[in-house]
Order: sequence, then C-alpha cells, then structure tokens
Amino acid sequence: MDGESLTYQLLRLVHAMDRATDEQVRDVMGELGITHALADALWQLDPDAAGPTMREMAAALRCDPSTVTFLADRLEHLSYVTRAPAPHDRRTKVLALTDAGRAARRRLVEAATTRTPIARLSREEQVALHGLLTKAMTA
Amino acid sequence: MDGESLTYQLLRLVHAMDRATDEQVRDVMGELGITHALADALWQLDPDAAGPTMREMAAALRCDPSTVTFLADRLEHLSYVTRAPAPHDRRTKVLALTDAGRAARRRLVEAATTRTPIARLSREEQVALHGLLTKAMTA
DNA sequence: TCCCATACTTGACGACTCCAAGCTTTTTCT
DNA sequence: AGAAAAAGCTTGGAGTCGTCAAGTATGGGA
Repeated sequence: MDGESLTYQLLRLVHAMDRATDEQVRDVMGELGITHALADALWQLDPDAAGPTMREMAAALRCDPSTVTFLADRLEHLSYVTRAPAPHDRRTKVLALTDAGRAARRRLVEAATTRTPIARLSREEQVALHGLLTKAMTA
Repeated sequence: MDGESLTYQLLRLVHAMDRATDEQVRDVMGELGITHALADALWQLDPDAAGPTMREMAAALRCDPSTVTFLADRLEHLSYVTRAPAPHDRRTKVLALTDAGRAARRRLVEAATTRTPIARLSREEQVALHGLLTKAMTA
C-alpha cells in the first residue's frame, strides 16, 4: 500500500464513520420531527453561549444565507429556536434555543455520542485519535 | 473534559474533516460538471473491478434504487459510465466506467487525497490513524 | 403453465440548496 | 444632514436529492 492509497483508505474510513453515526441517529431525528439538515443546524447551537446570527449560522453550516432562512423557519415553527432582531443592529437576527430545543439537542448529542463507532474505542484510544485529528485540522 | 464530551469533540472533528475534504474538491467537481452526489457515485466505481449492479450501487450509497436510476442517467449522459444488462440475468443492469469516467474519477481521487487535511499527517501518523479508525469501524 | 419474487424505471411529492432580486437598516462619504 | 454604498435577511425560481408507490420486464419454483 503506497502513500496515496493509505490516504485514500483514510478518506473512506472518515466518510464511513460520519455516515455511520448519522445512520444511528436517524430514528431520533424522526422522533424529534426533524431532518438531517435541521439536526445539523440544531447541533451548531451552543446551549450555553449566545446564539449566532443567521449569517454566522450560514458560515458554520457552509451554506447560503437564504438556506438558513428556510431552516430557521422550520425550527421556529417546531418551537425549537427563536429568531429575534439584535438590539444594537436590527438588521441581524439572533437564533436561540428554546427549552424544547435544548432538550431536543441534548437527545441528539446523547444518541450520537453513545451510538457512534467512536464510542467503541477506549479512552486512551480516543485521546490518541483526538490528537491526530486536531493536528490534521489545525496544522 | 469528561468522557462524553471527548466523544462529542471527536464527532465534530470527524464531521469537520469530511466536510473540509468535500470543500477542497468542489472546484474539481465543477470542472467535471458533476455534483456531490454524482461524485460519490463515481467514487464507488472501482476502475479495476467488475462494475456493480444498480442495486449494489444503491446499497453502497445507502439510497433508494430509484435514486441510482436518476444518478446513472446523468452519469451516462455525461459519458462517464455505461449501463448494460447483465448476460446471465437481464433484469440487472451493470454499471461500468468509461475511459472518460476513469479519468474523471482519477482527478477526483487525486484532488481529494492531496488536499484533504489528512494529507498533512506524516506516514506514521496516518498509519496510527488508520489503526484507530479501523478498530472503531470493525469492532 | 401460473404465481411470485427480483430488478429496474417512472411519477409524484417534499426537502434541500443556490442564485438573483428585493426590502430594511446601518455605515460611509461629501 | 443627506445621499450613496454596504450589510443582513427574505422571497421567488430553478435544479438536485431522496423516498415512496406503482408499473414493467425477467427469472425461478410449484
């Protein structure tokens, strides 16, 4: 196995792991009445920090701002988030989790972290994995 | 950082790495005239092995068989794949890369493997990463 | 032969995504 | 201050993606 095909194998493994985790969480998304894209958006909302603006959410999701409008509409309708104009700049809308949204996000994170293939690794292995991934992503 | 949030961090890292790789390849997909889903399908076609049937492709992509019909239509129209009935069972259609398809796939794989954040790791680190990911995925 | 399972296709519908255009609010320039 | 430019969000249109249900053709077994 030469260097190129090792990287190729790693790409496949990373992709497979990401998809496998998604698949394990599908039933929870169904129970919450949300889709994959909505779950991604919920995932971005930190329960303990100030909510992002629409534009910041678009940057985090790497999508068009108008897509965030579409997603926020649905999350708001489900009462998982609120969308309020910022006091200092009324052009921007700030997204914030509701209590129901926090509960939904908690269920999502709980299911993902317990069911992902990563959970099968020991703590030492997870620490090693964290080191390698962090190095690759920040180098 | 407790065990749960370590797993959470790892999930974010794996997801971020998968997305980062996609993003680095976007321009190549544009040049090839294909979308993300079509690139995924092309990625599944082994240039050195017998092509899969539509159904096998659907299983590999974890999607509905009718979606493969849709994707194969476009790949065939772009002259990247052929779709021929299998001789022994004319119900099944076998997908195969054309020369142009092989070239397109090579460009895709080449761009992905050289631009992915994983490529920043040394060979030893990649081997370690491969061991950890394989263990998680097969355990 | 008749029945049924398998493989693919088609049509319908909803979800996702981008782009271009429009509106409101803020900032900048004169 | 007033006009112009910029920023942020929303709307409308189009194309892609994905599933489900129904239809067609082929293969296999009673």
